[in-house]
Amino acid sequence: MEECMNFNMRKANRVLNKLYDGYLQSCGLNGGQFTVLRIVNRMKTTTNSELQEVMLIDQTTLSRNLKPLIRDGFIEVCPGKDLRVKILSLTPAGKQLYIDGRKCWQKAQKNVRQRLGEKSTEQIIAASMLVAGLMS
Amino acid sequence: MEECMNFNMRKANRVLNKLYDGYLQSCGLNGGQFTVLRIVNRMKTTTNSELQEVMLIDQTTLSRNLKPLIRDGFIEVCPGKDLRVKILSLTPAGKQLYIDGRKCWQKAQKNVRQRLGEKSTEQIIAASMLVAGLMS
DNA sequence: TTGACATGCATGCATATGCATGCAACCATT
DNA sequence: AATGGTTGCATGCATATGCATGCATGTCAA
Repeated sequence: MEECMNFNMRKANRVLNKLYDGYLQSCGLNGGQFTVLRIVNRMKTTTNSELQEVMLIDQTTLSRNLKPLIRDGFIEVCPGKDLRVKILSLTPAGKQLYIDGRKCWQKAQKNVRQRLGEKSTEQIIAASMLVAGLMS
Repeated sequence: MEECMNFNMRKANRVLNKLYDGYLQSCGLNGGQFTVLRIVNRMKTTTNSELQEVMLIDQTTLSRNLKPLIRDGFIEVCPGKDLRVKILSLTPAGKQLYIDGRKCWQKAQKNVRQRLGEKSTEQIIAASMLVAGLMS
C-alpha cells in the first residue's frame, strides 16, 4: 500500500513540534516564535513580507505570531521609507531572549541528531527543503 | 549556520498540506479527514485509541476530527464489548467518500512524485517515518 | 462487595492557522 | 492632480489543535 506523504509529514511534524516546544518552554517560547526570533536575528532588519517568503507562512499567521513578540518588547517596529512597511528588528530584550532560546533549541537539535544519527538528520533537512520547494 | 529541523519540517508541512488540501477539496475533504478515512478503511474496524497510536495524534484532536465524519454518516460507531470503547468503521457512504477522496489523493501524490522524483519521494517518506519514531 | 486506581473518550478553554476582506499607502497612466 | 490598480499589513470569522479536566466504565486488591 502506497504511503501518503502528507500523512507521514504531518505525523513527523507533530512529533517534532512537541519535542522542540518541550525544550523551548523553559524560556517561554514555542517553536514558531523561536523561528521568528532566529530569522529576524539573522536578517538584522526585515519586514513582514520578507519573513513570509523565508518561512513560506501565511501573511496573517505571521502577523499574529509577531504580535505578542512586539507587544512584549522583543521585536521593534520602525516605519520604513514606504510607510506601509514595518521594519522589524530585535530589541536588546529580544536578542537576549533569542540567546536564551537558542540554548534550549540546541538541546533539542542535539537530542534529535543523537537519536537519528548525523546522516538521517541531514537527509531530513534536505528532504524538508525539497518539499518546501514545491511551493511555486 | 546550522539548519533548524523543526522550522524546515514545519515549512515543508505547510506546503504539503496546502497542496493536498487543494486536491482534496473537490470532494469536501481535507488532509486530516482523508487520512482518517484511509486508515479506518484499511483497518476495517478500529477504535479511537488505536487510531491515536497509528497517527500519533492527540486523542482530543482525533476525537474532534472524527466528529463530523460520524455526524455526516461516513463513519459508524458501534459499542464494543467494553462499553467505553467505540468501534469505528466506514459506512457505505464513507467507503464511497474514501474512493472519491482516493482519486484526488492519487493526483496529489502523483504531482509530488513527478516534481520531486521517485528517489527523493521515497527519501522523504523514510525521513518522516524516522522522525515519527522519535515519539517514544 | 467495595474502594482506589486505570482506561477510553468527550468537553471547556486557550491558542494557532488561514481565507476573505478591509484599509491605508503607493504607483502608473491620464 | 485625479483615478484605477497594486502592495503591505491587520482584522473578522471559521476551523484546527492540544492541554486540563470530567465522566463513565473496567480492573484489581483487600
